[in-house]
Formats: sequence, C-alpha cells, structure tokens
Amino acid sequence: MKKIIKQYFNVAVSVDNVVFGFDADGLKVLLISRGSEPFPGSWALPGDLISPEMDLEYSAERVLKQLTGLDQLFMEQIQTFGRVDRHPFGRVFTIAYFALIKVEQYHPQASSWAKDVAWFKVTEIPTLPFDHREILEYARRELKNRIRTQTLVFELLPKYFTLTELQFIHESILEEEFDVRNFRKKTLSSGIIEETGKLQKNVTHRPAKLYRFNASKAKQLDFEGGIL
Amino acid sequence: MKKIIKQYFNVAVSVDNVVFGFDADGLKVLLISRGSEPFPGSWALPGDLISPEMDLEYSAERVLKQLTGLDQLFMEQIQTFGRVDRHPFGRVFTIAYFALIKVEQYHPQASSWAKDVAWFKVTEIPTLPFDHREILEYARRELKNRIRTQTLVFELLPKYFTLTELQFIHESILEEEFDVRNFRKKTLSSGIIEETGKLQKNVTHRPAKLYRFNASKAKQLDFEGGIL
DNA sequence: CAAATATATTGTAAAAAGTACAATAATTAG
DNA sequence: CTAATTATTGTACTTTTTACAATATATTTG
Repeated sequence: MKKIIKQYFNVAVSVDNVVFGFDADGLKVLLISRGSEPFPGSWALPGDLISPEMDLEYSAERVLKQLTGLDQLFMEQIQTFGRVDRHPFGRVFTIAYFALIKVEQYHPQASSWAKDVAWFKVTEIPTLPFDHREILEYARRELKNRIRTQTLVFELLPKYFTLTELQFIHESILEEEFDVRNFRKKTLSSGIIEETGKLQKNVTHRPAKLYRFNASKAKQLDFEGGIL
Repeated sequence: MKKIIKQYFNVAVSVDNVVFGFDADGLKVLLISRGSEPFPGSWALPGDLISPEMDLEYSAERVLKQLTGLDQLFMEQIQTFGRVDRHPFGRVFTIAYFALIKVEQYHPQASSWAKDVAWFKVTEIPTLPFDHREILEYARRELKNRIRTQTLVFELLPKYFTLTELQFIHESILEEEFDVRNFRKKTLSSGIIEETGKLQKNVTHRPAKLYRFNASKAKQLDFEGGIL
C-alpha cells in the first residue's frame, strides 16, 4: 500500500480552459498573460494545477474564476492531454474544458498569478506554451462539431438578434459560407426561433427584424441538434 | 517549488478501457475479474493506475495488454472522470478509452492481477465497482455517436460480410431497427462497400452475397461519416 | 429631395435524400 | 416435392437540400 502511494500518487493534474467569445469581430479566445513559472510573460490558456480535494468539474470553474474572474459559465469537458514531457515541472495531465460566451456581457479581470487577460481572434493567436496550441486546435474542431449537434449558438447572441447575426456566427465558427435564403429557410423552419415584432435601431440602413430563441419550444420539440 | 510538489504532485491517474466486442450474439463488453484491492473478486473494466513515465495513449494500450493480452487495438479516448471519492485509495482521475473488436478474432487471457476475463452482453452487465457503470454508459452513448460519424463498423466485421450482418450491427449498437430495403439502398449508395462475387457457404437457406469494405475508395471519396 | 449607399428580405424550381411498403428468389431439410 | 428460412429487389411519395437574383427599407450625401 505504501509502495502504491509512492509509485503512483506522484503526478499532478491541471485543467486548461478554452473560453470562446463572440462579438461583431468574430470568434475569439480568452488568454492570460502568465505571471509565474513556467513560461512567465507568455500568453496562455487560463489553466492551473488543481487541488486534490476538489471534484474535477468544479475545479475547472474555479481555476477559470481565479484567473479571470469569469464565473457561472457553461463548461464542457473536451479531452485530456497526457504527453510525458508536456510540463517542465513533472508529469502533469491536463483536462481541457471549453465554454462559449458573449464578449460584451463579461468583463474578465486578471487575478491570482494571471498578470493580464485579453481576447485574441482565433486567427491571430500568439505562440502558446506547453501543448496549448494543440489543445486550442482540438477545441476549435470540437466547437465545430458541437455547434452542429447542440443548441449552443444562442450562448453567443444577445436576447434579441437578427438572422444576419445568427448566420455570421455560424459562418465564423464553421468557417464556411451559407446562402442567405437557404440559411433563413432552414433556421426558421426549425421552429425554435421566433419573431419578436421588434426592429433593429440606430443602424444606417434598413433595420433587420429581431428574433429570439424559444428555449421552451426547443425543449418541447426535444430539439437537440444544431440549427443547420 | 518544493511546496508545489507536495501540494499538487500527489494524485494518481488511471485508464479504464471499454472494449466493445461483436459477434452473432450482439454487442458485448470485456470485463476482468479483479484479483487485487480494492474490490477483489468484482468484475470491472480492465483498467489500472498508470506509471508516470509513460505517455497517456501508450498507457491505455499497455494496461489493456497487461490485463487481457489484447494488443494493437485502435483505441480512442472518450472522457475523464474525476469525482473526489471515486477511488478508495485516494484521489485517482481516470481516463476512459474505448475500442471495438470482433469477438472471434481475439482471445483475451487474464494476466497480471486480472484473475479472469470474459465478455458480457451489454444488456447483462453485473454490478461494477468505482464509477465503472457510469463510464460504461457514457461509452455506449459515445459509441452510438461515433458509429454515425466515423467509419467504425468494419472493425466489427470479417473481411467478407453480408448486408444482413452489417444491418444487424447497426441495429445492435444503435438500438433501433431499419427497413431492409432502405438500409441496403443507403449503405450501397455510399460507394464504399463493394460486391465480391462470392456467396455465403454452409447456410441452411438462400446464401447471401458477400461484400467487402473498400477502404481506399473511402479515402479517395474522403468519406468520413457513418454509412447510415 | 433625388441619388447613392448599405443591408434586409423573399420564392421557386430542380435535385437529392429519406420513407413507407410486400412480393419474389434461392437454398436446405424433410 | 413441399415446407421452412433467409435474401433480394422497386416504386411512389414526401421531405430536404440546393442553386440562384430581384426588390424593399433605411440612412447619407450632394
């Protein structure tokens, strides 16, 4: 028993969070500037070693909150990375999580050993330490899959949104373009998006109709997949 | 630094393998009879603590080989489970993997601390220790997803197979039934299954045509999804 | 106020895919 | 030869997907 402890109970586990944010500019990822070893000064995914006393799911939320102040996000596990040499301090397995938020509705603040926090467009990511680049790429692929099989997009939209915005999100995430007419036909026919009667304000062109996601209808229809 | 080691490098990581097997009887799972603490005598997923010196992917294969003799399987990671109290010896995170094989082509042999090894129909699983039941259920859901989005079924079939067998596999895994005519139309139209000109032998009824999976055609067509 | 600019909105026809449904064929066993 | 067993096949209908461009509504500019 002592032997077992010595032999096996000597590794560490961390979580790394890929927080995707969306605004008019497109899809972004939240990174922190590391203020401690290893790789101080480097931009990295907000992640940290986790303490043995906490459940895994809760640890992911807690680490994110400690480093960025973000709380109460809907986080999903994506994959565990366990290459032997991925961390210079020793054997560290890391479990990657991802979350999706509206950039304008949250105000991340660097704290704990995070010296700064900032959004980066997914197309302009700086060099990342550890295997964070690999984790991020995996998360992007996974995001594409899940956006097609879960009703996730509405996490990225304000309560009232235009169909153009809805289409822009899909195009940004999936990195492909859709025909406007077909996109509208398909999304509206899903039955989970409804007109509000309201119109866009303060735009310098024809104002678009505002729609809203009908969550209870979605539940009632047992609607699961993405809307495309 | 010393502090960090003491505070964080004191947990363990294990892998648990969900090996699905298929034969005329349907879908099965490979379990071992545990010959060591904790839960000796209990049937469980073949899994074990992993040593800090090995890459994660490789560990999964190695654990499986040690306990069951199975080697060279195509294994995929599914999910990590990290409830605080999931293991009585201390904090153990476990990373679940799954594999798919033809029952008749492998001959698992219990070794190391596994005292026995046996196939169990997925509908007749005994009580499992740890959170193995939860892991198994997760794996079954995941299998359904992946059978629809990856070209996995052929792992479960002999080189030459009948369309009836192909349909039976789908029905067993997805737990739903398909119309014979529509099933054949759809699978054949995928273009990745080809006639061999051969017929079933030694059957007591009209012999079925034997087909084969055309892997190079699949690659050429960049065929990715399941065939249903 | 007319024209320019910018974005929003809408329909239709053709093709492809999915669905529902049952009779006939080929083999062995008796 | 008959019964039993499983294999094989087609068609009409519905639904979904795809391709494609003209008109509408607002603001800004001259």
